[in-house]
Amino acid sequence: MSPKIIDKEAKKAEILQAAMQVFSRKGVAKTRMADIAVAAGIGKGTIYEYFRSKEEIFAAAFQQVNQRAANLIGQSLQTTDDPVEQLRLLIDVSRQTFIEESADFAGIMMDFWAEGIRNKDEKILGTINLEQIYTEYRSLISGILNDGIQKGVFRPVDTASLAAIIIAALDGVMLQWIMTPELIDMKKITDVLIDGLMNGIKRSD
Amino acid sequence: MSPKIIDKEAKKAEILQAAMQVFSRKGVAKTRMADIAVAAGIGKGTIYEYFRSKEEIFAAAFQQVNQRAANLIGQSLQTTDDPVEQLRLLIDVSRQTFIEESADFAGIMMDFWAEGIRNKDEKILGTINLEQIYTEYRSLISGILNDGIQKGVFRPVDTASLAAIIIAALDGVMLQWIMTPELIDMKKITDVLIDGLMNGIKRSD
Amino acid sequence: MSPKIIDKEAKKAEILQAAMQVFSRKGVAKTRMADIAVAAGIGKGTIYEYFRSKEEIFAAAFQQVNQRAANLIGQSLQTTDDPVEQLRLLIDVSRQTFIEESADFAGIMMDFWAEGIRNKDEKILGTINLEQIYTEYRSLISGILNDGIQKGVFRPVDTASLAAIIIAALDGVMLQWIMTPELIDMKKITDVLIDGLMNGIKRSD
Amino acid sequence: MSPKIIDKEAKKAEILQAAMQVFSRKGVAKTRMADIAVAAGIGKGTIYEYFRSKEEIFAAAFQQVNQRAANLIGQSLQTTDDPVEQLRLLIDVSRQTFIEESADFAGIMMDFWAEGIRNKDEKILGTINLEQIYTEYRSLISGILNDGIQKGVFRPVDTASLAAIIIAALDGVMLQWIMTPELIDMKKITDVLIDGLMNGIKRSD
DNA sequence: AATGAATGAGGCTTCATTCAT
DNA sequence: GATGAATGAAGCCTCATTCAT
Repeated sequence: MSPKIIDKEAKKAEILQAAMQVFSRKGVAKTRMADIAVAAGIGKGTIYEYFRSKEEIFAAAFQQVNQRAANLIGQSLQTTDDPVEQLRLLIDVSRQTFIEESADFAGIMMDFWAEGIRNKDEKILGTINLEQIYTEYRSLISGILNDGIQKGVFRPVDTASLAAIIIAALDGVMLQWIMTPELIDMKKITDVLIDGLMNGIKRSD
Repeated sequence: MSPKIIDKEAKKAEILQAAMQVFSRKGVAKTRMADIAVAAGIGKGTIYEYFRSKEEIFAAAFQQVNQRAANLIGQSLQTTDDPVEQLRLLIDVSRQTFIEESADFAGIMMDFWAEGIRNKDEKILGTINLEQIYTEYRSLISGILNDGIQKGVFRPVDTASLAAIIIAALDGVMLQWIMTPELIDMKKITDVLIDGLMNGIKRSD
Repeated sequence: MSPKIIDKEAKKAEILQAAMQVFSRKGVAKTRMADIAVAAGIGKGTIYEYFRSKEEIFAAAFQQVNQRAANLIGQSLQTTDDPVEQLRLLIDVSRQTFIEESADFAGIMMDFWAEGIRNKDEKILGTINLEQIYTEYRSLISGILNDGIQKGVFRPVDTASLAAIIIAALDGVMLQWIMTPELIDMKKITDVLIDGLMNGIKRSD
Repeated sequence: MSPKIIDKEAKKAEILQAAMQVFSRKGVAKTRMADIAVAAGIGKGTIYEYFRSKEEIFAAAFQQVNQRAANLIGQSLQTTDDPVEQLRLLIDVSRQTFIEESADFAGIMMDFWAEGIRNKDEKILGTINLEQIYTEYRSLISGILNDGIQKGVFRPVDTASLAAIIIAALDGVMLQWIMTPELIDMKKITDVLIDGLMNGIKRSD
């Protein structure tokens, strides 16, 4: 708790923040350490006082985004027991966290995905392990769905598959929003998603 | 129309094919021209007889994938007038085209997306223009939905938003399948997607 | 035997030659890849077509010098069976090989020694293993000495130690010659060494 | 003469001591200022309160080793007038000083030599001047030899050359001992050196 | 047309040195 | 005086691209 530690951590966070913005704007591959340094308002060499390599910065960014999202989602789900409401919340919080709030570095998600996919085989799972993250995410959602089915509010659907689809839809929406934010009204879309999800699109007649 | 031209085109296609496989496996950024040459079984310099640069190869790959998908989807939709059936077909063909058939280079989609997103601002090559592609794709789907609503088979939903969601779900499913193919049964999932889309998950009581 | 292989090997040798001259003049640590490139009259990147790293160049230089010396010494010893003569030859050939002929890169020996010493613990023995080289060298000399003792031409001395000393003297002479070539008449000194070695300096009275 | 000055000198000596150990272990080129700071148990910046640069530390180390050796040899030679005994002493003291006692930083000699050799041309600092040191060393030994010849205890040999050889043998022995200390019994070897030097190896018949 | 040897711009990273605290 | 965070020059190496064969 010495002031130095606080400073160090704060500065590390600052650099990470700057790096994420540059990553988001230029893509990880085309981001130069010099870009990060400029964005952080420090010297090139200073980065290496806080991160061992460019890759480590990338991993840290990955961790941070996922940690943050997981925390927020986890918290929000504890505010109610109603599966319908939980599903709404999960979708809403995901939207807010991943997308609207994090607008600045949403673009970085592409590189997370790209790298996470490739890392599957080769690299250290510890740092960038999308598989685990998505598995947990799916469990969370299928849990809600199962709960809802048991409570009789949901039809008996294939919860595992539907969980995957819901995540897919969210990721996909984000993807489109990243590409064409001006064409995608996130709030409206997620509302429609929730409505569609609940009621389907076919006339129930 | 001389045989040489045919040869040239054939060889260009071969190189492109090889490039896409390497792109998919290693990612565009980490793919070396040498890798492509080896994969194509030719010399490094020969690539430049057919493509002006690495970027051009990438753009060509992008074009090819999208062209192919658009053609297949367009064709399949002409086989029926039933909006429900068209929606099914669109989802099914997308699954097959983008995913199952193209398993080998599905990974490349990540880079298409990533690059497509970034290109938005910097250099609108006209070659990699995701915005346009997705806009067309959305039009296609919302057309089906509007048609369905008009014909009374669909509830009056926000078709623009729902079109976006359907695309989102498809992209997202592909994303997850790329990440964890062993956990995602594409056929089942798209079936559930279609079912969920049509009927919703809530008990209609 | 294709011309390409010959060219490649020849060019590799050229680069090695250039590198050794620069190593000798500036020391390995202060030698820049750019220096080697200039000395070899090629581009910086071209070096990497033939060597994987600066360290590999250094190892190759090491190998070459030792291989060459070992060959020459081995050959010369086969020209006679007389231990006295063999000892003379060994000293003479060592002088010529290591020193006079190789004047240009004698300075590099310092770095061989320095690196060889340090490598003892840490690194791959395969490339720079002074221990083995000197052990073999000692065996060779003590073999001659033992032979001479058995044949009655040498006093019964501690051959292992004397072998070490002879090598030491040769290395040390080289060391001094490297430092002050103008003060050291190599031929005279090795003659005195041989004479001193044979007869001692004390008056035999 | 204030206590502070004494402290300063003491601390400077401590740092030098630490530096020499690290130099010996890792080699000068690969020694980082940070390594020295850690070894000395001080902050990196503190080193610069006592030395202007890394090079200055190296020069100081060089000076210290040579000064110390020169003093010890000079002292020991004054204990007798017998040239034979003086030669024995010189060899013994050299062995003890340079080698056994200084085991820890014997490795640094390599860098002294290497740097000393290179400095010859480029920058005669006056600090690292091997030429002068060896010239004095040779004078000392040839003086003993001449004295011995004059006194009739040595055969009339080429004293200048033999002096060079003796130094060479000592340096070379040290070199080998640095490389393979477990194979070299320094005491035995220098004894054999003295014996061989005095009596030669040939049977005097 | 095909090749691959050659190239050098440019990237990441290291580390001696400075300087504010 | 002591410190270590900050710095940027400089090094090694990669790789897209060129071009002589």
